Amino acid sequence: MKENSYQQATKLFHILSHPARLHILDELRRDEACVCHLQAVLERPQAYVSQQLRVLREAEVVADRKDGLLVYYRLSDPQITQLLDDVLGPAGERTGPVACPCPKCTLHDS
Amino acid sequence: MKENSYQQATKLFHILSHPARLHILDELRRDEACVCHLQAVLERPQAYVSQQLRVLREAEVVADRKDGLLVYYRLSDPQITQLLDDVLGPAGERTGPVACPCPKCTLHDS
DNA sequence: TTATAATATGCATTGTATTGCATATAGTGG
DNA sequence: CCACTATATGCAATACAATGCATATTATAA
Repeated sequence: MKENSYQQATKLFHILSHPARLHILDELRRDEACVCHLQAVLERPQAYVSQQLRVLREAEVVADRKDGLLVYYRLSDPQITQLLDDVLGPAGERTGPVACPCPKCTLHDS
Repeated sequence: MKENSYQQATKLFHILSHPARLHILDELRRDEACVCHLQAVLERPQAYVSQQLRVLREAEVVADRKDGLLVYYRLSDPQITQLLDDVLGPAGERTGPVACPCPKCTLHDS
């Protein structure tokens, strides 16, 4: 039934209709990133970022990978990339260093 | 500023995160349609359909054209078509006749 | 095993969208 | 001008999501 695909699409769009979540996804579109990185980029409390990540994770819009204490998030589906490209244009370059202590960021920022 | 484009995209996604509105847009993707047609397809009260159309209209996702008593709606931007294609797949064919009194429908259904 | 850093979860409050329904407006024909 | 049809609007009740904050969990190292 078609009603069902409307329901599904509705859920997806709902997940995307949130500025902080879009910001996160826009970051992840460039490269996977740990929570501390996203926290630095969004300039929001850690708990807030984690909550948004949970929403994204439960909707299977992002996937996560644990490495020691850090958790790296990435986009889980090319469809999401497509949608982001449609509304935000192609992904830009990463701009400037980020105050994030994780090895990945530290490497880039040196 | 990028925050701004997140805000914009958020608004658009919010408009799309609604099953009845998606159903309407899916119909319009095939062809423009009058309110009575959408009313018949959605099987919802006229006032309900009009309310959703208002949301879509105010967001400039659809445009309208008046012809006598009837008002025909259509998608106003190819970007919307693109997004619908991304999540719903390509537009299907119109299925079967619809109990709608407007000339356009009456013609098709004969 | 304790201290600490990174991340996750639970919950209460507030804000905002959805829906139903009554009613208003705008064309058309007599 | 009046009745009728198609469409639009206003408003109140309800439901739902967003946010902030306190606290829990997990991993690491000393």
